[in-house]
Amino acid sequence: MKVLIVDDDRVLADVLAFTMRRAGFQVIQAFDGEAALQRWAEDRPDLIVLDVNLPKLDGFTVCQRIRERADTPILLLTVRDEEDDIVHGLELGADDYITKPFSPRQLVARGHSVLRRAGKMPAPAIRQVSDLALDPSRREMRIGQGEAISLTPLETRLLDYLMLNAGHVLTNEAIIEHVWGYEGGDRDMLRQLVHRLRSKIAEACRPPEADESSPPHPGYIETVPGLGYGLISPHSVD
Amino acid sequence: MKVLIVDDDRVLADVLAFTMRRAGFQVIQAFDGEAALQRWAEDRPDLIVLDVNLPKLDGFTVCQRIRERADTPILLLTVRDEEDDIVHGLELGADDYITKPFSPRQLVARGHSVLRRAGKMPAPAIRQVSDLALDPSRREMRIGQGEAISLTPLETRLLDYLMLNAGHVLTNEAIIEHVWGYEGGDRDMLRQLVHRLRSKIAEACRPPEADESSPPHPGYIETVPGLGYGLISPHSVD
DNA sequence: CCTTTTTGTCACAGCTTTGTCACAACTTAG
DNA sequence: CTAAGTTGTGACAAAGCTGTGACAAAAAGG
Repeated sequence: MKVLIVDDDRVLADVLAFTMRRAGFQVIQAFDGEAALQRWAEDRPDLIVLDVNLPKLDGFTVCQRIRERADTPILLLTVRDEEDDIVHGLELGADDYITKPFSPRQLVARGHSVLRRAGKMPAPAIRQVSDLALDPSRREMRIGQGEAISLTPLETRLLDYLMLNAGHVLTNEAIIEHVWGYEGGDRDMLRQLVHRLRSKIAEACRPPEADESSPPHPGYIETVPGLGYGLISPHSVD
Repeated sequence: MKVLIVDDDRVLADVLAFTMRRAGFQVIQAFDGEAALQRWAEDRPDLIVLDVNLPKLDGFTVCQRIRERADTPILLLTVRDEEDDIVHGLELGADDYITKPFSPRQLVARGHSVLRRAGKMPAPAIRQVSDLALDPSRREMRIGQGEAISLTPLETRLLDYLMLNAGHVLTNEAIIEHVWGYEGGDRDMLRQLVHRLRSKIAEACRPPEADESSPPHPGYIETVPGLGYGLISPHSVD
């Protein structure tokens, strides 16, 4: 399930992107009206979160252009109290709106709501980071078109957290808190879990006809000594 | 620069965490009042973002407990229009507040503001001095478009301090104090560390196709005999 | 209930970081 | 100019961190 986030405010755009990504959407971003139309045409998102104040082509025009050609659900992003914007946008074909400052829960809920009305039941949340896919509800991981690999509950939590924060290094403390929570965990436990998860990722990378003794694929999970771990992928070197 | 995020709403907590991480903070999370106190005691964060409605121990009590023992800056998270909460929290020692729904920019700005008032200048996410870039959250250094070079904790501290004071000579004593702090350090240790850092900078300067025995590039770290060291760059000689 | 899976704990090997020391080269002071 | 002090460099050992495997206990599943 793809969402296109359009906002020229980079900070807000990234936070919106994270919020949707956390909810299981694949996120595409555009930072101006023209790019938005292009990304929409190329990527065919299932949902659009669209700011009205954009450079190059304003959000209303983008909304109108898209609506003329498709019924892609559109959530407008407006500043609080700009009622004229809301009415105008809804008339142009937007499906709903979100005001800034925004509540993450409300954003996700409204996204789901407009998708439901558009007859698109959101698929179960699948986390995707380049070729790595995780289905938390099934506790399965897959790389590209490879076999699905079952994960244990703790492995699932760890991988989910790493994927959600892909590109960042997460401290050991943060990971332990997230994975073990109230029960508490420690460095040894984390190390063992990381080892197990890495083995499963290596297994997922292994072509079915490969020799058992073939060297494991260069890893997705990166260690920063004395600090923690982060998720990279072989394709994120760009 | 560490921030402790305390909120029992997992969605909001994760979005808050992402926002602060994006701004360059190291993030620690707690989901109830007791865990917050524990994390505070163990991890010594520079800043606390604290929801008032928490299980086990409410945010006001947490705020009060921490304030009795330390001057760690505290940002309260409150629901819009709960003015009583705001006043009560400020009286207990909170430094500022953020209302939900929140604006990411405002959160980061208020965080920076209370840190500044507490005399702690926040580090930028990526420190840049001409073509030299340091990402403290990953402990990586890069020159121009070259390969990222991993640094050790002490190397990171030294380079960060030098970059922060680029163009100035820092005395040996000042550097030792900054890098080793309470544990203390000495001239020998500094000399060895400088040597190591210079080697890594030389490595970062080395074109990938260069001969292993090619002479190291003229350095970025300048020695002032009898005084200390400073950061210059090849491009600052003009 | 029994079997299988998951998780925690421990041990050990390998790797990385840091401190200490020695020595050569350079700089400064008399 | 010489002697003393400072700085750069390399080597090595100690300490700490990380990866790995084994096994037992706990949990889950049939």
